[in-house]
Amino acid sequence: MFEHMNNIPLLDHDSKTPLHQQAEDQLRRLIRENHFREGDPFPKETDLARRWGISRNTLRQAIGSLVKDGLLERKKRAGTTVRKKKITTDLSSWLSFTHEMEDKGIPFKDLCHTVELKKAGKETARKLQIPAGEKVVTLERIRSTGKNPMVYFESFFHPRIGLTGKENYKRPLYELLDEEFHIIPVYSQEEIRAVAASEKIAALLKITPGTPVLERKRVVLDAGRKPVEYNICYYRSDWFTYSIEIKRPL
Amino acid sequence: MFEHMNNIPLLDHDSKTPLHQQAEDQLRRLIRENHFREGDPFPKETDLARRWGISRNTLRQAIGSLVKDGLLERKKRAGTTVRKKKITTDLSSWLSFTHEMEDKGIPFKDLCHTVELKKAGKETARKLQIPAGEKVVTLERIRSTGKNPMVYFESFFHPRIGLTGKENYKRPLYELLDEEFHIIPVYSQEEIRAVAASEKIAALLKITPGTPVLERKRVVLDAGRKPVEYNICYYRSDWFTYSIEIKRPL
DNA sequence: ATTTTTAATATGTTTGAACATATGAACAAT
DNA sequence: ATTGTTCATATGTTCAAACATATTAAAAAT
Repeated sequence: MFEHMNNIPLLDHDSKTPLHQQAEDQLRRLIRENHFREGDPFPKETDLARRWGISRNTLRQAIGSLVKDGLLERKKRAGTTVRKKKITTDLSSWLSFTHEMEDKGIPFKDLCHTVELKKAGKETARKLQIPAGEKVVTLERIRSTGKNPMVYFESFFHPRIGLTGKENYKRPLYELLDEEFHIIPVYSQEEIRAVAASEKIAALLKITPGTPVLERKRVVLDAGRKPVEYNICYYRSDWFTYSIEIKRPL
Repeated sequence: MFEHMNNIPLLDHDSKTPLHQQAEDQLRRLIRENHFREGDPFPKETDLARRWGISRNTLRQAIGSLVKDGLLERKKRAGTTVRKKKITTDLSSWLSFTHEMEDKGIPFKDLCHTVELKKAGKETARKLQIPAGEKVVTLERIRSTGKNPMVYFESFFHPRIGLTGKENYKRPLYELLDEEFHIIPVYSQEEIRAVAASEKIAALLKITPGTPVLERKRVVLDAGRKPVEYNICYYRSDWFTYSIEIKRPL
């Protein structure tokens, strides 16, 4: 696409934001907007550095960050390319309810599914680290196996991602975020409690109020520990066990 | 600890592995082995670079990587410090209830504490991958904050570890396993449900039967995925929230 | 005593330059 | 045809040097 890469936007050398940051942002955008066919070679470091009027070192700082985030791949002689194999497969057993259920061979479907633009409440704002009242794309879902509702959840997405609310939320969520927005979740901070089902939750899950349900609140972060999603989730515990495997890092 | 940091090992300038890589490895090791008290300042970049005979740039490359991985924190004037909140990295706050509570500044004590040699039940045997009926060291505990029981749990230890039942189980468990038996837990497979407190559990936790409690069953595995411990655990959810941070495996 | 100013300092940014290294491709030898 | 050699090239490593910037702590002014 950028055979003559005169189309690549320039950087603002007078801006207060560092050049390597600008370069990184630009590259992220270019990749996100699919200006590089995946697997396609990037412009050479020397060329791109010259184009942007920055040193090769500075550019490498930017590229290095994207490589660490798994967006790019570098090969010695071959050059730098956009990573083909998305991480989505990895995510399956990690964050995705869809894959989680599929792995267990349990068919399920959405009983209810709404996407809205809501003002962030206090808790949501705090968890996403945004001002309270800011509009966030909110996804609400009830999922079931057979005809029994199994889980109710509400997700709030950080504005910086750029979700419009018009995306196809039927597909696995983290596949969407990865492929369309190049957002790759890395951390998940989870708070889990057993609570008695409130009137509202009980109605949604078609159980009697007071029944124990599993409440999970989680904040999903990217590699830079920037919040991606805040998610509140109630599982019917009579049908569902929350299973995770944790590996000690290092 | 490293007031005169002549104790920090040098780098091998003749090695084929890049210096920034060596530096990164060294730093990882030093952090892992707790040579820096958490929150403690790192040596200054200039000093450490001089000590290792590398340029500040090269050192920064190494540090930058650790920062991206969330092990270090950098502040402009203040210097670089080891991240305090290391839920994922630190073993203590990873599996240990003791440290978990201490980190939150909540004092607690054992209300009840028994160690026995029991025959493994069917479930326990399956999880520990041993024949049912084999004798296993079993630890039973009720722990509380103030006078309210908070958690009841039962732990079964794999026979190969060689526990006699006479060890000092008052100290943090994984400290004991590590130091005395060189068992290092690496994986934790957890199954979490919300259940209504049974008569037995309710009595132990001094709550009314039927109250929602958090049930966690977990199998702890070592690096070779051999079972170390099977643990069943009931938390009073009105007092306790189960918090974890999960990091995506590479 | 409190606020303001100033200076010191550790990290942050950026450059240009030099050399190392892996690898694909062209070429040569078997 | 297969193997080996050479060469060009894009990324990889490392350095020294300079200046920017945020923040703490000391000094000065109120």
